[in-house]
Amino acid sequence: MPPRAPTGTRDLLWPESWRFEEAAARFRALVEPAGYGLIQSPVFEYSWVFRRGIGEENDVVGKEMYEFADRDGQMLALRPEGTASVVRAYLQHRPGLPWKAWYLAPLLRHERPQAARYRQHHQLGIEALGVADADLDVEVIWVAHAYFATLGLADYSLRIGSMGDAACRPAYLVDVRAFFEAHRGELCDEHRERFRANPMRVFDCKRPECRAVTSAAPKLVDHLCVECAAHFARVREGLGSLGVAFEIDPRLVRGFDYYTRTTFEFASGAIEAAQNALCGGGRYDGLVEMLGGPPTPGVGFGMGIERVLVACDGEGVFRVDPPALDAFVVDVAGGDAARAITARLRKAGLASDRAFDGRSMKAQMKLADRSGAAVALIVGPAESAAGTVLVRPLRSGGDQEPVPIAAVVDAVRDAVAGASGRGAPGQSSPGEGAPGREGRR
RNA sequence: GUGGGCGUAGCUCAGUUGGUUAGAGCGCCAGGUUGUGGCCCUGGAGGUCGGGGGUUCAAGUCCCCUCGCUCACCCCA
Repeated sequence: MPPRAPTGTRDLLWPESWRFEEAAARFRALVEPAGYGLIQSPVFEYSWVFRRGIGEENDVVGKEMYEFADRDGQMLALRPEGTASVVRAYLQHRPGLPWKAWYLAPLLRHERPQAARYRQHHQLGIEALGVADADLDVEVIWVAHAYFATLGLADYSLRIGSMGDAACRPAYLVDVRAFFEAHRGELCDEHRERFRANPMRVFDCKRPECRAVTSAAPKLVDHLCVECAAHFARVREGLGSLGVAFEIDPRLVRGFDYYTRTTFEFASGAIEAAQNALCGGGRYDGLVEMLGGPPTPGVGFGMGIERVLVACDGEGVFRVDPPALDAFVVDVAGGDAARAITARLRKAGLASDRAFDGRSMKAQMKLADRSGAAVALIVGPAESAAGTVLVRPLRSGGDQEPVPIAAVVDAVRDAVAGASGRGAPGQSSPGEGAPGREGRR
């Protein structure tokens, strides 16, 4: 048996890896001009950073976190989610507020893998600290929405809710607990006792018993304090004014303890698998304090790149291919020319590759063809003696022509310009792959 | 952590009631084309049939265990 990547992880090979990077590049192109700066933080933290932020009761901390003592006995954990790390970095460096950051980070959780779920996945995210204004909630949600639009996604829905805050949630929790207590017998086996620890979980349960009970239960969105209700209203108005469609979901319960007020989730309708959440986020006005800082509001989201790409496949959009090579050098006259010419082309900024090992011309031409290059540059004994190169178009009709070595760069540029007149490589073109679909090897 | 499905060449898969040297297509390499790719033709390389144990004269085919993949639950992106 050949070696394998660990369970739940995978290798992304070219050209899929290019598409992944391109998706990230588009996110960056959207978010940086909106005032978000990239933050790179470590893939592991002291365990308490996540334990305090996410909550000990949560499965992500309780049974999914990769946690270990290092050689010095420090308890460390591989990052299972993005927000806590960013907030820890904020507290360490204290950049001026408001602080808006974006990230692309691998996240690790020891889950049982299934369709669109991995032990290592990657999230694009933004976090904004120091602003309580509901308009920032709107901006954050809008960013995710706008990003989907740049990819061409259309089949998705946005649900929003509110978790209240310290002023209204505790009183509400007393009410629901009492309600569930009264209807305890009607809850499913799992939640008959568990509702005491975390009553909000019951709203998330998919079993019909629980759903029947929760549909009649008091809803947090109906019991918000004046401030939270006003905040929630303003978020709804803001989204409406930007034309972002949403629905209010009183059952929307985000799993992490740090959420307050606004919560939201985007789900795709184009993912066949059970896991169709593309992006989840919300406001976390208490998190900075939980990690030992001063009261500081925050909002953000995390978006799973793998799932976004599955959604793109489902909708048949964002079908991008890496740019093809410009030239491939075929040398059957010893190899000196191949070395010199590829160097010359690359110095001039032309994408080029060549064959090695002194293979036959037929073999080299095959490689040239597979490389997707616009032209093959052929050097045989005759060309070598004459100081010329045969420029042979590969993707379009046209005859091959001898060109003096000094003019090779210009000749390739001309050939490439002629060949790419009908749509440059790397563009999104639904239904049809760009030239060079096979990619480089 | 729980449950279902599946593991035969690099890839996608055949393989009859267990029966001789395990096949195909694609891909790869070489030749047909003594200097030219994509099409076609010919040939070649490549397999501990996931691994271990058992039943049997005989196991890719049956039984057990194990590992892995996959889908779903829990939870999450």
